[in-house]
Amino acid sequence: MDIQSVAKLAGVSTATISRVLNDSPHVKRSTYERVKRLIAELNYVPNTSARNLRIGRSKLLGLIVSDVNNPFFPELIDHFERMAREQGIDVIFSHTNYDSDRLAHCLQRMVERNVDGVAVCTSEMNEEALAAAARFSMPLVLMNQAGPRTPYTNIVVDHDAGAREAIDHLYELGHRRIGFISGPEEFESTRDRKKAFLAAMQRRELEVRPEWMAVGDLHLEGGQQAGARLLEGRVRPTAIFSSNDLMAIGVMHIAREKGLEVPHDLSVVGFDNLPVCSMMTPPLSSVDIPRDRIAAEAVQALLRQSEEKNTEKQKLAKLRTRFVARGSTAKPARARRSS
Amino acid sequence: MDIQSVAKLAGVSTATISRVLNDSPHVKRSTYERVKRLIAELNYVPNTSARNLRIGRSKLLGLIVSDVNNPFFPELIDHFERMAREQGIDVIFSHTNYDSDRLAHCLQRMVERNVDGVAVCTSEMNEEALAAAARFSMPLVLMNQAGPRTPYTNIVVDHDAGAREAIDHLYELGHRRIGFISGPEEFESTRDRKKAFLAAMQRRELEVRPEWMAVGDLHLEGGQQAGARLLEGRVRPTAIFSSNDLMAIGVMHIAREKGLEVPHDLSVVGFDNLPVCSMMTPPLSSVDIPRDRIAAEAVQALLRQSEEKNTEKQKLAKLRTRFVARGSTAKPARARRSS
DNA sequence: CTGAAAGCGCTTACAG
DNA sequence: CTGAAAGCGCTTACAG
Repeated sequence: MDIQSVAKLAGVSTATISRVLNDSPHVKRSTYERVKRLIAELNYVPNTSARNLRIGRSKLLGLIVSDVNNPFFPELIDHFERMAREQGIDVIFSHTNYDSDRLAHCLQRMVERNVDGVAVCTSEMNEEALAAAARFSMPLVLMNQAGPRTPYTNIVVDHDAGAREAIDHLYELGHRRIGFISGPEEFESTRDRKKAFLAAMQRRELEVRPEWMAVGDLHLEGGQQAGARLLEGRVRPTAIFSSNDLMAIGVMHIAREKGLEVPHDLSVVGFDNLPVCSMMTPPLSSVDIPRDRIAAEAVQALLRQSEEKNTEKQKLAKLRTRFVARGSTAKPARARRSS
Repeated sequence: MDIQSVAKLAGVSTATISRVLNDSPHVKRSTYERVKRLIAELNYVPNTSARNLRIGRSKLLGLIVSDVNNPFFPELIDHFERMAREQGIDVIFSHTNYDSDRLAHCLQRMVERNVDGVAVCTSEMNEEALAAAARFSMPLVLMNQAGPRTPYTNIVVDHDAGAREAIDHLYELGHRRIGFISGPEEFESTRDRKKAFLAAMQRRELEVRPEWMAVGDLHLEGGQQAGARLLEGRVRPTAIFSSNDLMAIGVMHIAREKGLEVPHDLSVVGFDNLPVCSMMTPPLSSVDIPRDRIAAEAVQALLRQSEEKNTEKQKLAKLRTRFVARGSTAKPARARRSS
């Protein structure tokens, strides 16, 4: 069933069918309704490839992330797809598995599909591949990833407010010895979170001891190792703030191993506010990253660029984080046992 | 840059360019290489819409799930996309948010996109929408969802082996009083898991008391409530087997609230083996559902149907589950405290 | 308000 | 091994 057959059966030209399909205002009311009914009766579905070939757009947005299994992403994907759908746009989804060659591949295929834009949220980067895609004047948006110097539109998160709220929360509970686990220095977001932590500590005039600072690999194991290091000192922190949830969970594991009870012997705070936070026993307090806003801004920016045929970098406001208190933080009641 | 321009620059016809693009064997070696080089130089990327319009296929597979945020799905999506990519196929992803009207919508859009097939993994169903899609002779595969009576190809999981291994594991640890939390009776998979549990219990000649059985909503909260009920009896179970991980986690929460330590006061076993299992403290023992195999079979079945233009139901072997022991199960050491 | 016709960028049967 | 040409199913500027 194609537009030809419908036209023949309706006794009009394909142009009219097309106009009805696209809700053009220049169709007589009665014709419109008659055709509409016929289309429904015939179960006719227009061919998107033909349509896209003709109009030169695909009504398709690409979304590339490092890893669906990383629990940071599903919510992002969810909201991205939801936003796109509301605009009648489908989403082609792909992941790189942290391989920058695969990022190049993914981008290439997005170009072939003639997508109206691509949002990228990966920890690995491939400037060359991005540049290649940009050369096809494909709208491109990065999400919370690259440094501020990137030539592409970038959705950035301001980590300050959340970290400040977290430190204030711990401070008010009575914590003075607060440890911190950061991620690898090469990530912009890692540096940013560390800066946010330091600023919040300074604001409260809290001491930042080198032996209360550690670096982890952003995974659970790294959190275990870093946590072990922080807890082996003579004077140990009564609370540990981790720059992501996975490592905070690692800290909970190592605490349990060492016979420390969270939160009474040790308070733990994460960063990201993954869904898993509320599943932990006790539930993990964490700094929320507004993944819904990130997705919304990305879709909007992409569509704007695509409609205005303007793939220049857009300057967007930073998104704010916010602290969510749960069961993993409490007064440092049995802190005395800790030295 | 289109195939015309490339042809002109190469001094050949578009047919030859097309043949090179598609690695046709009927091109002289030297021509092939010259054109290949030129294509690379020009950064020419063929237009997929035009290609698909011509060949009548889209090289696109649809994937519809209920909810990306449900941690069961990411791994499935991951493997599905990986398998498809290996065949040079992209994946359009969509989710229904447990709304069967949205399932209809999603399927409709897949038809419009002219996808080569759709895999559906949702708890809600919409027979009418599936039938409508099937009428367009669109290959359709259900994943681990509908009953055996469905007219569509269905990837089914056999829950027996995993449940048997789990019960055997508990039995060998010394557990005799084993409680069970099932999901809502209307789900095929729920009934199947319960049957697997009962068979495994009977095999070991273990007593199944009504007060050790409960029904939950498959979410964490339902697990808490069901767990609370199982633990309030005079003679309480020393181990609880939940028919999904989320409810098992709920049991861990309620145990903690009641001052019971997992695993010493209560062993807990889940079903699904979500990534979150290994994050819990203690890590949750669980029955693994082979999500990678489900995805692989789905992609294969879809491509087979699509190539053979045969959208008839395929009879596939059931996939096997397997028990994974972790820290949430141990000897019922302090079981005496429990009566 | 409607139609005839061109054309989007490919692929492929046919002919040579 | 290669090319001329038809055609996939739409949309749209143009003419009426």
